[in-house]
Amino acid sequence: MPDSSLPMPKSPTPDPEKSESPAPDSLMTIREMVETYGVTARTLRFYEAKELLAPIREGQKRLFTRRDRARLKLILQGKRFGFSLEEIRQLLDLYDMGDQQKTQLRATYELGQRHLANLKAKRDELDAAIADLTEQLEWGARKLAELEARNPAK
Amino acid sequence: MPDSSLPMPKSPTPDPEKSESPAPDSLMTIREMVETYGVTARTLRFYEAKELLAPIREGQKRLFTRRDRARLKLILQGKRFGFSLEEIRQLLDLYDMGDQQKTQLRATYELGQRHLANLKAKRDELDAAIADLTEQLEWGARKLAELEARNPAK
DNA sequence: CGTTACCTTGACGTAAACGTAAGCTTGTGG
DNA sequence: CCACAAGCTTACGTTTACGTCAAGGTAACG
Repeated sequence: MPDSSLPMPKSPTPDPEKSESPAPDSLMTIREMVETYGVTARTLRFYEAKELLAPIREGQKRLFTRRDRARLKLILQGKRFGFSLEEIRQLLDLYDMGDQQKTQLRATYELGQRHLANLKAKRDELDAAIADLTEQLEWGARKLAELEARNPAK
Repeated sequence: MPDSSLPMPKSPTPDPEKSESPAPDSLMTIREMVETYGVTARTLRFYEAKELLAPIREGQKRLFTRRDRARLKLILQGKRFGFSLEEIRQLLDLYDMGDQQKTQLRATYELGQRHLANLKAKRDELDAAIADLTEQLEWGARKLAELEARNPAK
């Protein structure tokens, strides 16, 4: 599978080997990942098995690249919005492609459009829910004040 | 594009008045619920078992009240945002209380506040995600145009 | 050289959220 | 009266997303 770098205009120069001082943190061990992102090692291995992440191997150990980290962030974000890992995988493929064929690109583009519409619909719903809850809480506040007046708190 | 207009009761009892039923369609059978909300009967029974719904019983059968329907809508909405049924149950309790004791009210009020903050945070995140994806898609559009210009295929 | 500390790959366990199949009740119509 | 549709309960199956051992590799430390 031909790798494709992210289209992001990355500024920092990738500093490969650098003795063994404080890592240029371009590569992270599983433990560092765990601590940085608050997930378990099991989770990271699971995501790799599901092909959501693709850490490189140094011998037997995994080393997570900056690309893995970007993807992990998107995964965690997606999960907070109720997307399944499978759905997230689709999204990742979108964020990812840098040099696909036109047809592929167009297909992915349209997938992205649908996802965007999805997200916007979700936001509208969320706005409505926020409005509802706010109203509900205002009602609660009034009721509280009422009770407070009628029966002065201890 | 779910939902259509009010589905006609296909049962052969279009009797406008029947005995002592002063309710219009304030009560719905499980089948009507299924058709109205696009959930399965199993799901409705499951939600009842989990105490998210509390349909009344006519003999053995369930009859869902307008309260049940309001709650179901909130449940489905909550699910779309990745809340667990248990979390949703908490939320329902909030939307629900009409005459609790002061202490209870205050506690619930604060729970509501936290949920509201939660929702707002979620919205911010969602806004950011939308911005990202939009940008990504714009990049895709440019890339498409580029390919189109360079190789004006079919 | 042994111990410790991580890391690895299975493999099985689990909680959530239903699906599905079996078998019992009930009302309604031909 | 009997069949049949609709509901009901009970209970086991399924999928998703990991948790939790078990058994073993490897590198560094003392």
